Amino acid sequence: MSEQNYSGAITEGLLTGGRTLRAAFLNTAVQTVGGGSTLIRVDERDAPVFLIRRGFAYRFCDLENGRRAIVDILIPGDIAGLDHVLVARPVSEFTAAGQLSLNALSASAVRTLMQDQNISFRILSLMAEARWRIERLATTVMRMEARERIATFILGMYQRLRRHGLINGLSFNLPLTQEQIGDHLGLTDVHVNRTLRQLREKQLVIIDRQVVMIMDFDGLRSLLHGIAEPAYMPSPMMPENNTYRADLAPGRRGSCRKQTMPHGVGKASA
Amino acid sequence: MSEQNYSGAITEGLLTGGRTLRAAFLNTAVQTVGGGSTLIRVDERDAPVFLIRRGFAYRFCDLENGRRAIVDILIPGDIAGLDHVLVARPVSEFTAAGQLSLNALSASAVRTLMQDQNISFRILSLMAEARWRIERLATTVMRMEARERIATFILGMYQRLRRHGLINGLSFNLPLTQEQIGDHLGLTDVHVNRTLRQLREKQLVIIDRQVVMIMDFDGLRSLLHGIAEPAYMPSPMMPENNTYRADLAPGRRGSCRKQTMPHGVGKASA
DNA sequence: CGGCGGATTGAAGGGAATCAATGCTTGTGG
DNA sequence: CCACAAGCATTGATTCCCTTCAATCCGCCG
Repeated sequence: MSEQNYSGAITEGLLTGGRTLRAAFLNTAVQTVGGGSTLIRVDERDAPVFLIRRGFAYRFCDLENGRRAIVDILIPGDIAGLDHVLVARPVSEFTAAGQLSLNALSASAVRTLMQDQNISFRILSLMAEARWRIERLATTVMRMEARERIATFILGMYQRLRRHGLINGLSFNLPLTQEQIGDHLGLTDVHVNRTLRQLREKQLVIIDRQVVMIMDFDGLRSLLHGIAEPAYMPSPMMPENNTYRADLAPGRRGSCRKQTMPHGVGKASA
Repeated sequence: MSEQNYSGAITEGLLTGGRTLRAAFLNTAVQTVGGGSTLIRVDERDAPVFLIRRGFAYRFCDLENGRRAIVDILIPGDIAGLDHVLVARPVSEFTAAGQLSLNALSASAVRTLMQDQNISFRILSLMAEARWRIERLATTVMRMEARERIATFILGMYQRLRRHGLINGLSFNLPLTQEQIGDHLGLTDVHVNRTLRQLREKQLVIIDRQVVMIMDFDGLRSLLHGIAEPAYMPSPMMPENNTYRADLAPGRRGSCRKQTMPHGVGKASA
């Protein structure tokens, strides 16, 4: 997390630019959309830019063979749609995964803000970070197996949520179905399910009904083959007081789904 | 290729910024490095930014399990290392695929240039384009089979080289080994070889000793499942007079490698 | 000529997809 | 209040694409 990983000369500028950019977003009215809503369509002209305040969204690309690839997942504090600040036509769609709160700015408003060089730097660094994310995803999908892909995904999401100040412990909400996880990792929903069972039986991580519980952090990390999280600058896009948290909602109703445990553990303890 | 795909208000600025940026690079001495040279190391501090003038380079990520993923391929006119204009520590390495000519600028020099907002826009658009490339790669690797991945790769490279004004016909040099192609597409070199044979037997494309010959453009395109090339702005990073071409070198020495043709065709015509 | 990197091909094995059926939860309407 | 439907999760059986392992071949170079 050391800021040494940013060019020292502009660390301060990046922070300042981030704060100014956030202020511009917070100056707009908060919108709320329901799960499954499409935020940005591919053929939309002059699509706006969004700051996610609460909830998750994802960007995907549909193929003509009926398959889908989720190429990026956005969490609170992320900005969606920076591509078409310059490119008029969005290259892929955005969809809300669950309910979403957000602030919107027009692309031209963002371009105007970029007259402030600190904001320009900040936006470029956000693009670089998003690019790094998708490069890591491509690497894992290209060269790792299902178990390792899921471990990389879970730990990456964990670290990202932490960096945004959204969680403290080892559990968090992940409002994605197994099918969406598969679309993000290049797997079928069936195989995601089987692999999650493996990880559960190995006591590495439990994902039950969109709740992730990391049981063995180091065990998961050992599946990553050295794929590291670069120490990016803490996101300044979230308010200092962590109003919007992704921690486990208190008093989650309903009991745990019946699930296979390592040889007889579940039965023995019952 | 319509500029309608860029926000009209800044089309001119993007072109101007590109020209200014190119001029700054061309103002430096041309360097030449041999094939296999490492341009940027991961732990290098203040790595420079390169404009590729001649030859190909690629960026890769090595995993601890011995596997490698090539996440981007750079062609003449591309700029390598824009990430660490802001992030001090590069996130992956650059290597020359074959001999390479290039101009270098320090990261701080590029930051200074970014005081010109047109250059800022241009660099952001280059980042967006690189991000789009890796997103398309991730999509194909996630959701397409070997034959389709290779078709997407070949056509994408073809269109990119054309956009840079480096080729006119349907043949071009591709200075990558089959192993490198596999590392880029998430396949083994063995399977790349087999798949290339398939494509050759179907008369779609012939790749022999780093020379690509597209035999059936539409046939290849039908393998893409709708993955399209967004109409990005023509690269202004190459001189108007196409000094550096990637067309087939005239008078290529040596005969064609013996290769399997569709059922008996080779033998019949021999 | 021998060595070497890259390309080629065969045989065997494995990981994931596909096909198909069932169970669990939640929300809806009678 | 319960039946019912829809969406999601779970699991088994089978198939297939790709990997792995291994051997050979080709062209190039010292």
